[in-house]
Amino acid sequence: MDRTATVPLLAEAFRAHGYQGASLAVLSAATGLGKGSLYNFFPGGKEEMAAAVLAGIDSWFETNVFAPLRTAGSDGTAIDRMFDSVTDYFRSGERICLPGAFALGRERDVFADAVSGYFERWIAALADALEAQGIAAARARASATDVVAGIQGAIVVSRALSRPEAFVDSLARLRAAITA
Amino acid sequence: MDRTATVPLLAEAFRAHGYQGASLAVLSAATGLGKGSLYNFFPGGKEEMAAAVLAGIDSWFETNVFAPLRTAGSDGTAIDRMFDSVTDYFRSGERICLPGAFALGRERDVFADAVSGYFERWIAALADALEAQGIAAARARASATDVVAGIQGAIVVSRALSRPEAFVDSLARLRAAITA
DNA sequence: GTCTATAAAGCGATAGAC
DNA sequence: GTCTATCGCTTTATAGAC
Repeated sequence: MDRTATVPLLAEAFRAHGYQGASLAVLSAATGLGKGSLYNFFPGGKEEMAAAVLAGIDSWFETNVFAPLRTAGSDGTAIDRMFDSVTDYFRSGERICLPGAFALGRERDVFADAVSGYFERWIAALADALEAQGIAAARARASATDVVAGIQGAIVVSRALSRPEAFVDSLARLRAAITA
Repeated sequence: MDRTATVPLLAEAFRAHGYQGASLAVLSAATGLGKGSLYNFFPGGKEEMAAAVLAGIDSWFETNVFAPLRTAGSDGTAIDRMFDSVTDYFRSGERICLPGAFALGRERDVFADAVSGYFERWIAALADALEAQGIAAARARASATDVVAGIQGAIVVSRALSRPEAFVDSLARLRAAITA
């Protein structure tokens, strides 16, 4: 087991337990590694593990979501693919958005650049794709913000109601509204 | 100091630190009461404190938001007042929604009824107000869900970007969209 | 009703054997 | 690179004085 292989396992543990709830005992069980091994990979401890997880999430979104949006054409296929990717990624709202969850707590201040950068680049990339469809810059930015916020809110509400379909339904309406 | 007076102080502590981050030391400092006094009011400890806080939040929304929406007329003033109340309550996105934050973590399962009930009644009340404007039931429910989710997402995004104006701007657009 | 003292358990982190 | 043992601290919760 090398360091990079542990990151997705740590990510699921942080998503399931939250930053504070993911104790070293939990992280140890999630990876199958002793505490000593984890500290060998991450000398900075839990904070370095969470930073690596956020970087991994950012990298995935950069490749699969942000970059395709930035190079989008004038048809809406890039935005359509974003909705498909995101619906998959969040597993119909059962999997939370870690940068979003961190934004609501103290973690926001500790991981400020990672959290703000993730949302800033998501919104900017989606705004680019909307501009490529001929929408004016200011309106594109506003709509992009509303869609990203709508996705985050859909995770919250669908989880609160324990109704994963609510996430899928909300994303379908966001998609219809933005492609109209 | 009596039990009811501690609840708003505990609420701010839970909002600022999260459920797990709000240790008894934090809650003691927030209320100015020793641990012994807190256990005197809340024999069930931290979990009973959080339950009381959620009940207090629910009660405030029931009075100030849900009930007015249910008895709304055919003009949009009740919905307008909801947006005013909510913008104030969340302090332009600097104050988080505790039921929303709980929905993203393990707390959702511990406080399942309080969390789901809060969102269920908010959505149902807003849907009632939309139906009073002549909107069909299914569409009213969908729009109400989108507005409530949009508010939750606006809190997440505005906090992530550390831009409180983003919350106010998002709510203004949600208001314009729903009253159109 | 409020406090201090304390118990028992869990925490993050480190040391050192292998 | 992985482990176990352990340190020092904080946690929740209780006991008991006032």
